Amino acid sequence: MTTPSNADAAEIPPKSRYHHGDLKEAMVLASYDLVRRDGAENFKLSDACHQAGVSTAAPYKHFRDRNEVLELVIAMGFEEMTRRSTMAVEDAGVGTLAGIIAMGHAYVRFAVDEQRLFRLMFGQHPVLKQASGVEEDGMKCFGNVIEQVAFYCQRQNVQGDPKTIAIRLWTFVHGAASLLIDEDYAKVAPDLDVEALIDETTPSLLRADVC
Amino acid sequence: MTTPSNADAAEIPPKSRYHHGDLKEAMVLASYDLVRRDGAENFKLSDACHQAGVSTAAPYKHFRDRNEVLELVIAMGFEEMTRRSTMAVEDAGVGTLAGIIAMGHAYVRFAVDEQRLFRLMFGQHPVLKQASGVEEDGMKCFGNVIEQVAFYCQRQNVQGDPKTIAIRLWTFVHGAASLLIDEDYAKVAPDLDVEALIDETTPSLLRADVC
DNA sequence: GAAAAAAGTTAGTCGGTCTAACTTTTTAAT
DNA sequence: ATTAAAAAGTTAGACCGACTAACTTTTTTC
Repeated sequence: MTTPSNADAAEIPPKSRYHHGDLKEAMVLASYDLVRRDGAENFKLSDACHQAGVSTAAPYKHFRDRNEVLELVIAMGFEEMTRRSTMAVEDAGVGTLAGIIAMGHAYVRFAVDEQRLFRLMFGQHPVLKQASGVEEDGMKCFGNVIEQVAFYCQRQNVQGDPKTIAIRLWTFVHGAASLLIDEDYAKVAPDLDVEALIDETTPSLLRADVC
Repeated sequence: MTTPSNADAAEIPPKSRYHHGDLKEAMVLASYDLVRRDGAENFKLSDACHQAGVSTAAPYKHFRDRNEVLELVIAMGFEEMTRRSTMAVEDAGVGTLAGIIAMGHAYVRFAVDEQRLFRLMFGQHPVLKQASGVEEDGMKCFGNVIEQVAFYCQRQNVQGDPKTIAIRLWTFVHGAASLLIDEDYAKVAPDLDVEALIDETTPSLLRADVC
């Protein structure tokens, strides 16, 4: 029998293994799906254990606690968001107004498609926010937005600090996404078209100085 | 002994009363303070019971469950927010740009001062959002914003639907408040002046059509 | 003034995280 | 190759907090 490294763990029938092979990875993946489905507030570590086929005590060999698992779920969420955002702007045109707007749409669409995950990523839990991985991935995600705004400013000859403009855009789009998924718009303007709202508002937010 | 109605419950020494007098009110007030201090996620119904001086089973004579208590806390939060918002705009001038901006500042300041409460009010819990009282108070709060924008439009001769404009403003200010208290700005622009951000951006959001 | 309703109590269940003590497998050293 | 140590599982159970059941005391109603 060859040394069963992590790589070929999958080749060995599961029941024959006392050790899982890569429980850490398996736990994070299972937890990611569970959070997407049920939200962090309803997420039970024990469910993820069950899904990974181990006892509820097993993960404590790999994680400090439930929160550490959630931190890694957040990091995965940011990676996915960055991926989607990049794709959107590249499809619509780097350095164009349409590209910037497409990023805004992608942000809102991600929030809607992945409500539960989005709430965890940007939400309350103060403990989770300081985690090293989370901070990095969040920054990478926003760095992408700044970069794209910088391209736009160059190409369209807009003067003004790209970072400042990016923050304005982010603020608006994040507000829209939050109010939409938390159903705060619903009671006040049930038929609001958020995509149109972004289309209409983005141009005025892109001007460096207020016109 | 006169019939001890709720009104004079306070006159009777606490220890002599088997019945609390107005436990419902007492529970909500205690819970409001606890949520403000610790956040909804750390709020223990049993703490509120202790503070009200009753057993942990007592509240179930008045509330369906923990969530029903939180719903009433949310309603109180919206009342306070509306009060602050109204004061701010009246101080700065009804129908003026300064008045509108003051409302924005008040929104952010409320979010900062009452972070935990704010997160509960606008946050995730899907169960809480449908509660009748919550919906009403939230609507009253936003209704106030629309009204003020309408005054502004009249006085300044801006054409355009006040509700649409109010939604734009709300979206931006809510985004700013959320990103600020959730410390999402912190890692990206630690020295951001949110009041200035609102001052600069509000005028362009107030224009009916994009300039 | 007795019966019913309202509003407390104590005791205990249940679900979920996390810990302790132990077992099995894998790795590393001689 | 053996064996000691490390890594990664296991079971059992402590703990905590929401909630329930059954009972008691007070208040209201007729």
